[in-house]
Amino acid sequence: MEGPPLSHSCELSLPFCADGAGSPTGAKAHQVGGVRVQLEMHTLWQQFDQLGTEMIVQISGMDPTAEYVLLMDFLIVDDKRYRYAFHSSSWLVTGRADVVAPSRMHFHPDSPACGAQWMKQTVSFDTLKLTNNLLDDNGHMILNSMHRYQPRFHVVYVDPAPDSHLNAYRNFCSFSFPETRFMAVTAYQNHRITQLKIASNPFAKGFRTTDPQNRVGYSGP
Amino acid sequence: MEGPPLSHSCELSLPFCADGAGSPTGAKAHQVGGVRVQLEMHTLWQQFDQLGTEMIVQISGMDPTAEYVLLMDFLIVDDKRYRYAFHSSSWLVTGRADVVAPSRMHFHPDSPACGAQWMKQTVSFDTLKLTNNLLDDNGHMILNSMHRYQPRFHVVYVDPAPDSHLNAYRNFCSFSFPETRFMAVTAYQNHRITQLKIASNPFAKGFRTTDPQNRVGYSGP
DNA sequence: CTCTTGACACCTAGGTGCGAACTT
DNA sequence: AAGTTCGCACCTAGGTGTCAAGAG
Repeated sequence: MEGPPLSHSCELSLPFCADGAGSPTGAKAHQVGGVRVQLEMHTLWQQFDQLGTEMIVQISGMDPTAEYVLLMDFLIVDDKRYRYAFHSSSWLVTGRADVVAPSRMHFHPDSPACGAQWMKQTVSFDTLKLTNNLLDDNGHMILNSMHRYQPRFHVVYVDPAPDSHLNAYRNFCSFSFPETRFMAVTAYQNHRITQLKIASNPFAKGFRTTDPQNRVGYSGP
Repeated sequence: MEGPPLSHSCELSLPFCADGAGSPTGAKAHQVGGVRVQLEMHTLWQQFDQLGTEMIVQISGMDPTAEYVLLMDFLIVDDKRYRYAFHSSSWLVTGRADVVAPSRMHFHPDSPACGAQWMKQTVSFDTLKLTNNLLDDNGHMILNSMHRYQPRFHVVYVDPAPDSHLNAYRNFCSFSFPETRFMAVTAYQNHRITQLKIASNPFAKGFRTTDPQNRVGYSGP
């Protein structure tokens, strides 16, 4: 019982988090050394993580004074393919991962933009969509169903220097939140994930029954 | 029968229109001398104008390479107050305009942003809302009902020069489209305006009857 | 009388999981 | 059996004019 059905949207938000400390090699604020990112809806993420899987991302925190590109990609967590055993309510390894091309990069549609622009409001990645169609031509992220993924977020400083390639190693910064790992599925497997989705997503209100609270924190068999 | 009910939204779109000619005093592309703006949905605007009134704006065209602020305001067209005579289907002057404070300026929420940012996609002013409430504290444009208005669009170059005030006179540019003038109302007066709205706005499909085409070009009494 | 307000039905647009039908 | 697809009912969110009721 993992994740959301493919073709789901992800959201990232990146309000500014002033933090100049930790900037390496005396880099200015408009580089990425001081950039901090933090996960939003942390408690909800933990609830999903405890059930063994998840789906949507929400982040916050950042630095800038110059131009940045924001992007996301998805890394496969291990070289395994899974299936769900309903009788034991657990995921089992069924073999090696299917082979696929490396993840596409999803540029935030406002990229590139200056730090002030990113900081002006919560940045949302709600245009990012997932698919299991290897031939997808809509620019969606292509994932393999029944494989486990880790979403990753990148901040890239657009260096105007003529020899910017010399600084490439320090002009970007990546963030991964372990609790956002999820199993890609085309239909929910874990009934508890389904219930937590229904309880926490307003668009699924139609499927709510009485006392949804009891089901949200549910930890029994 | 004029315009939309107050508290309606307006839209402006400003794709880039490359045009360096006409730039005065040898100004660079990042000033406003070469900025051009053109009205979108021109035919529809004309249809409304021929019926004597209107409502929503759609524009396109622009210049830039540096930072700009985009804004809108509303000018009262004349010093008159109107009322609609149903028997003659026409607007009559009923006296002098009511007094009010000058129009608020509505900054496009993405302002300030660089030209490339504005050009990246169609710029929309769909957050601009109208009201007749003089005490409005939602930042809406305050208009007097039964008065006639001309929407106006401004492009302001954010001059980084220390003596930028010396260039103020040439750092902005304003655009008005006569066919976008409208009568502010709290309820439609002119039945033909109502019908044209219903025929051309998808959100009003619920009020459409058979052959709406016949009513759109309607020019009888 | 002239004008304004607010509840309302009806749309657009699109995010949910459901469950039957389908493929392998 | 295991996994995938697609139409569906049900939501959120908010843009339309209508109409009855109200204010001045």
